Amino acid sequence: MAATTKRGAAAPKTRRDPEGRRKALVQAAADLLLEVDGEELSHRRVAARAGLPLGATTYYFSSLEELREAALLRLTEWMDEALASIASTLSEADDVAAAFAENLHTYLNWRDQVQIDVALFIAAVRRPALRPLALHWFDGLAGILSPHMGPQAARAVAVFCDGATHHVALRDEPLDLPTLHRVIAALMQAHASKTEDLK
Amino acid sequence: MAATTKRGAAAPKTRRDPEGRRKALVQAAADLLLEVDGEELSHRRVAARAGLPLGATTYYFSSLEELREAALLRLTEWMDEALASIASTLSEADDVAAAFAENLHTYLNWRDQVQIDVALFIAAVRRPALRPLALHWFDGLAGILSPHMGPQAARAVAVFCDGATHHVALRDEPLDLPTLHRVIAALMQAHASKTEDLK
Amino acid sequence: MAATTKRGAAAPKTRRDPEGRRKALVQAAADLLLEVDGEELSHRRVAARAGLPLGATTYYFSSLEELREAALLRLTEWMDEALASIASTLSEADDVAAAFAENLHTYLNWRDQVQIDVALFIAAVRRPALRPLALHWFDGLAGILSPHMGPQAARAVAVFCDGATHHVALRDEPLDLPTLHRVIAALMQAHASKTEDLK
Amino acid sequence: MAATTKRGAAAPKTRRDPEGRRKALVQAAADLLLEVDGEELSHRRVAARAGLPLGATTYYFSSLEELREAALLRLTEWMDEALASIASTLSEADDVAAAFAENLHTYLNWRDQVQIDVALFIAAVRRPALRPLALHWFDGLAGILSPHMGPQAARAVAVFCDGATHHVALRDEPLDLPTLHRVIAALMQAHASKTEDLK
DNA sequence: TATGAATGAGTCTTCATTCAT
DNA sequence: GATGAATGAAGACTCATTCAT
Repeated sequence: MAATTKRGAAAPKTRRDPEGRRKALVQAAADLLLEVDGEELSHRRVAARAGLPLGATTYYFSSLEELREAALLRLTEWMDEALASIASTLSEADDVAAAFAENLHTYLNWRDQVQIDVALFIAAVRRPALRPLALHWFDGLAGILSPHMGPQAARAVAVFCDGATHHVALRDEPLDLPTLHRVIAALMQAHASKTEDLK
Repeated sequence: MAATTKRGAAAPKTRRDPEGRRKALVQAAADLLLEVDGEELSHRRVAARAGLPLGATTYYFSSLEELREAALLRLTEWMDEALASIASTLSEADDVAAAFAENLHTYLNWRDQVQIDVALFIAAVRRPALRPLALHWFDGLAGILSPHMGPQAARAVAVFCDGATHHVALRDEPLDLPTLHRVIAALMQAHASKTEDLK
Repeated sequence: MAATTKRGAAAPKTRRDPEGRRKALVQAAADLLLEVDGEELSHRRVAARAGLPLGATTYYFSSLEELREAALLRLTEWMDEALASIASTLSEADDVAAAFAENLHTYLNWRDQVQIDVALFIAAVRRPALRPLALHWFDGLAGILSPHMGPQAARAVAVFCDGATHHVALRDEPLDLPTLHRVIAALMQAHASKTEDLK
Repeated sequence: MAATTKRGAAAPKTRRDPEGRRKALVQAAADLLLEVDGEELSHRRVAARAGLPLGATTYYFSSLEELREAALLRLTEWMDEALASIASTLSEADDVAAAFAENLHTYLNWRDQVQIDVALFIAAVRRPALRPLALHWFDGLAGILSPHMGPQAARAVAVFCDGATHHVALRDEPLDLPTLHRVIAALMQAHASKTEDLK
């Protein structure tokens, strides 16, 4: 997955390759955003990380904010890959709860994924304009789960996933697989039978 | 609750009132931290918000980081009040799931509470030293729930709460009460009967 | 010798002992001046070092400059002790050159003495008003040597001593005793017989 | 010699002349360092002296320390010119002692040269990393004298020169030429015949 | 008499952005 | 099309000094 291939090794940035340079900058900015000791983004830092001249950052992006946005967008693309992978797994699974729990467990142990989620969340909280980007993951996940358990359960599970993700960002040790399985199964079941349950 | 009393209206800042000034600064910093379009904390911003001269910020706090920490600590105190209130509600409740769902629902609709949680989370993600502060809420919540549903369920519910909190921070409209109730009940039940359930 | 007795152990600074406090401040400032990694003097640093409240520094000295001056004066007092000791040694010596060389050699290996000289020099170079203080050592030394070798030789030897002192401040390893002896003897002899020598 | 050409008259500082601006800054810093009533170096002071905006100082030098070092290096270059001049004088002289005394006398009457020496010394005393710079003069001088009088005498003479230099920095009136001559001759002779002398 | 509170000026430094080339 | 030069605003922080108490 892109997020993990030797970051810092900037994209092809030969002169006269506007597209490549643009990408290299976005990549560099995205990498910076994932850095745990997250220094704030700055033109200089991005340029240095991308191995490109300072001027390039303002040449390709009219403001730092625009660059940040592009970087966050890049992050959502990485998440899309993860989502796609989850979707295909689920569609072939007999036991959706078990399959998804497994996926989630893997995901939570993957530092990059967690950092992406966190980076998007942080950026979005303080910048309302970026909220759609951060909700991309949530909506995507709910969308994938929905066919397997209905919209309500999907939403509940997605909320739980967010909680688990942010939890591991602070705790380092994620919830264990059995717990994840149990929770997901319970949430699915609860919504499957909700009419009877709560009457 | 303090967090909601006219923010920006600085505390008593009469000259020669060290205690009051210190508090005013902490208050101002805390307020700033809760601001949705949160600019980063800065001496200047805190001073301006507190209606105090710039020098006061460095006179009372030897570094901005120290001031930030004091502000975050202040935030956790507000959370403690919320936790205490939840604890007392639960201890008197017949139906714990229902009672807690109600509490949670109220909480999620209370913008300040949500912002406090978010502010603590953001601060802690980038500053490992502050993680204990951010986990205060999680651990406190789990601690309160535990007697009523066992540690496992408590943990699962707390994780879900975090998810729901961060979700509303981006979505504005929180999960509805019935959903919350259903989820909590399901999580409690799942862990109550886990031995049979997953065999 | 005062300069070496546990510095930092401030003088008796019980309240209601103005003299003691004044001294403690001067002492602390003098110590600070000798510190190799010479941070600049500041009210706060002096107060901290003396274990006295900040206000005391401005209460007893109307400006930092005045405090600095007092500290430098204190330094010259330490030098006076050294001068007195040298004087008495020389007055009892058969071979003045040998005796003084010995003294000088000891002196150059005594870090504090060297630092005092350097501190006075630095202070005086940039502050003409303080030059008399820095010349105190030079004049004192020349005065002591004069009776033994005449004013001209005394002056030459004193100049050489300054050179040797500043040299060791940068080099750490001072000139060896035989060299010192040879130089001093030569300078004495040269001036003793100057009429014949240079005709 | 550069050091004496109208100081304060900044170098060519036309916009878009990086080389010129860099030089102007170094020059300004060097000038400031030589100022008798030397205030500490500061970005603002250097910029003002160079007639350049504040930002220029940090644009060309990543830290004040780096700027200081560049300025001190500049100073050593001036000293090198003096050293070269001395070397060539000596190599053509019949009477080395007389020739060098003459040189030294001229040097001591040249305020800038003295100030350079002092500035290097002061900088080096508090900043061990800069000691090589300050020793440049001493080692250079000893190196030049060595062929004419042997390493030991050269060292002794160089030490004496340092003393004389620092002496004049505080006294304004330097040692007179005859004295210098006598001292140098004596030092040369003492080391020439040291084996017999000290037996 | 003593002292901690108070603050504005000034310290170094970073940086977004503009612009000449 | 590209980029390094350029700079003023702002960042955190230190501090001499004043002053109320």
